[in-house]
Amino acid sequence: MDLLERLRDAGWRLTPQRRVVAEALQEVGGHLTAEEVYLRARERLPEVSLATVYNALNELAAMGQVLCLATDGAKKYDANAHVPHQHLACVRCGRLADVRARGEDHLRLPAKERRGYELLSVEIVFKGICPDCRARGN
Amino acid sequence: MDLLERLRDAGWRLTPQRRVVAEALQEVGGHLTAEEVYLRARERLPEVSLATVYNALNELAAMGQVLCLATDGAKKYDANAHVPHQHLACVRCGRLADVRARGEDHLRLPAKERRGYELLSVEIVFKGICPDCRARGN
DNA sequence: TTCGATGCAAAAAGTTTGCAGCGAA
DNA sequence: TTCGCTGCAAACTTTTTGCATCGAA
Repeated sequence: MDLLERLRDAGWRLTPQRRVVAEALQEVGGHLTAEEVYLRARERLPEVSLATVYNALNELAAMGQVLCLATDGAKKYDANAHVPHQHLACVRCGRLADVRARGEDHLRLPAKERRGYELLSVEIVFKGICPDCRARGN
Repeated sequence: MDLLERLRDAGWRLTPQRRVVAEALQEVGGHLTAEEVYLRARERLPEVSLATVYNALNELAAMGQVLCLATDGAKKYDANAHVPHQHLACVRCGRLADVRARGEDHLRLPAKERRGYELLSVEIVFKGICPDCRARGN
């Protein structure tokens, strides 16, 4: 089931601008900054504005339909929210990759550790140095 | 062993400004934004500048002596880098709490999933709604 | 028809940088 | 004495907001 279908089912008001934002996220599948989403959306609909892209991304993130990752400077948006996965982030250049960890199903926060929070999800980010940064020395 | 000792051992040049930054982080123990560190540092040394606070925080984070958490808008700095722990973040207000999860010692990234990255650490953030935001309705 | 989404531009928020001078080791 | 840290102010990046208008449902 693709992102646009899921959004329609969620009753999200669908405008041409919002459609190209969703399409940009879906077509890449990976992790895009707001700026990157904006550039791709604009290829399809030149009059879309950056503010509208931010509005749409914030709503999608609040709905839980896309993930918002804030590892380094700029936030990145991930359309794969419906497929459980973890991330691998380069501490040098900020590059992100999707991964599947082992043992994540045993990861639990005991009730006494919940501090009254209502739990929604767990985000797991492995940090390291990507092959390119390693090759580039240090 | 406190933060200042660890920094001295690491050969970090210690100036009055850097000292009050480290002291501010240590005295609170929790999670502070750069601005909060700045305000606290300034109570002890009024002429310290925000740029210097950012310089110091960035160096400390790069050294691995403090953790930098970028869950929401502003980055937060955590002096407890030498004690393994996870975080619990409120998706509404951004409040952070330290927690200890169960099963985290079994969490592994299989070699075939490492994509050539050199692994350094794992960051685990539980997301939820804090008691205050729940009380405040929805 | 209605109410929410949009574009634009301006502002806010967060962070980094350049440079001359100062001070920790 | 030296090299790196500092303050200041300005620049930069990222994100949000106000408001009049437009269009999806």
